[in-house]
Amino acid sequence: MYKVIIADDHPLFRNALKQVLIAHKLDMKILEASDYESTLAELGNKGDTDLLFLDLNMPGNSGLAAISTIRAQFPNTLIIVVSADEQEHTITKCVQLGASAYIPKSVDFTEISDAVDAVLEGEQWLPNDYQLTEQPPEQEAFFNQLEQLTPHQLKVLGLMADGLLNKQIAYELNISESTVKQHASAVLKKLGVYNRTQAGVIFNQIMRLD
Amino acid sequence: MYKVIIADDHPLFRNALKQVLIAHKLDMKILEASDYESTLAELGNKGDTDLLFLDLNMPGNSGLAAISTIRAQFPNTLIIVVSADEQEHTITKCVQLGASAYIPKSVDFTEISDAVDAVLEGEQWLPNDYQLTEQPPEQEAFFNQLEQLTPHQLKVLGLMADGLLNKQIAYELNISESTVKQHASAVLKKLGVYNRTQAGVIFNQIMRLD
DNA sequence: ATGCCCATAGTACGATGGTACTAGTTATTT
DNA sequence: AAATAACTAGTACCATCGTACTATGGGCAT
Repeated sequence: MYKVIIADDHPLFRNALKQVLIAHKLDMKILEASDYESTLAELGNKGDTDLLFLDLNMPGNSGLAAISTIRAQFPNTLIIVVSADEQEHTITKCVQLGASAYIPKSVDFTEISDAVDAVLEGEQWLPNDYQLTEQPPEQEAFFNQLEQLTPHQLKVLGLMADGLLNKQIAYELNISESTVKQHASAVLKKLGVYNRTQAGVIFNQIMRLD
Repeated sequence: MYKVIIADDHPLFRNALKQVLIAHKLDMKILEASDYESTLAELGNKGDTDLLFLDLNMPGNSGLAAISTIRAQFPNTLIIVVSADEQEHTITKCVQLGASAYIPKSVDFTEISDAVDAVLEGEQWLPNDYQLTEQPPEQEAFFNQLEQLTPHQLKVLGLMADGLLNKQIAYELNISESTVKQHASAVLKKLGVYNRTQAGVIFNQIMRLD
């Protein structure tokens, strides 16, 4: 019995996808979420989530960062990115950030079953006509470094990259400024940069949708 | 008698372009540069430069920032961007940063004459099949704010966006740290941001080639 | 000539950043 | 039971940031 979450702000698409999954042979408990916050809440509920269909353009979701955040916080959940965006380098970024599959919204629904099967068997699934874009080596290194960050360090990095002060980050996360500094220092060290400006620039270059 | 500079690191292309210009009816003094530094040096030499053919991928040239820098420092020079990159949003950025024309390297050489004529008459020239991408309004505002910056403020912003300390910027530009701080404060004020991290992120989002 | 903008530089000062250290809690692993 | 890792929080300390103020000189316009 698989626990599956469909996270997409488009009700019609959620329903369509749900029908595809119901028609699929496997037993699934299908849950839905229409924004980023409730997606995280659902992921945190009882029982590991096996499969997450994630729309990149959801309310409250700042682009690709969601993939990293979820991967860090729920390492056992397989992520299938669903998006209207079909630029190759967007797909490449998703994969490198840990997505198991990328389904453009334009694909035929029969293909989605194939994708689910592949992902549940631990494989990757990508559109047929797609070939991986090669990445600049310094970005390659950065993806590895991102995976070294703990969930809280990732959050702090995200807020730093928005230009927030340590004090503001502390308020956002309900922790002390001292704790924020610990996380910030750890982030800079792991990323191999010397200050938060460099960290912010790199983070935004990777996480932004063009 | 027009002063024209061809700035491109590809000697074959420089020659080809030179032939086109020589065949052109107008009298031109044609100079060449193969890297960003010597381009700036040539621009600074005696007499205003009328026309600059600028390759976006030259040694020492950090992408689109060159356009802003040159526009700020030599407002009387018309810029024709020459690039192998043909992504629409790259072209749009170039135009908004003040380029008078954008010539993909793939265009027929006969078209270049047309482009030169149009630009010298104060018009814009763009590839035929190109239509301007609409920009997010916040980027639109940022382009206006960029034009408010003085040449030195622009340089300081560029170095801030690379994560350099004020002290390092001072060393790079051979000015005192106090002066750097004046420029930095002016930049933050003009851009409407509260710290250098925000400035760096915005600057890099605009100036980076994807 | 007067004013205005730009660049320069200095001083001063409070806020913020970043590191180092210690230390307690919780959860997970061995 | 012990070790490890992550999160928390505090203190301390110095570096850096950012602003405000004053001041000088050069270029440019009315």
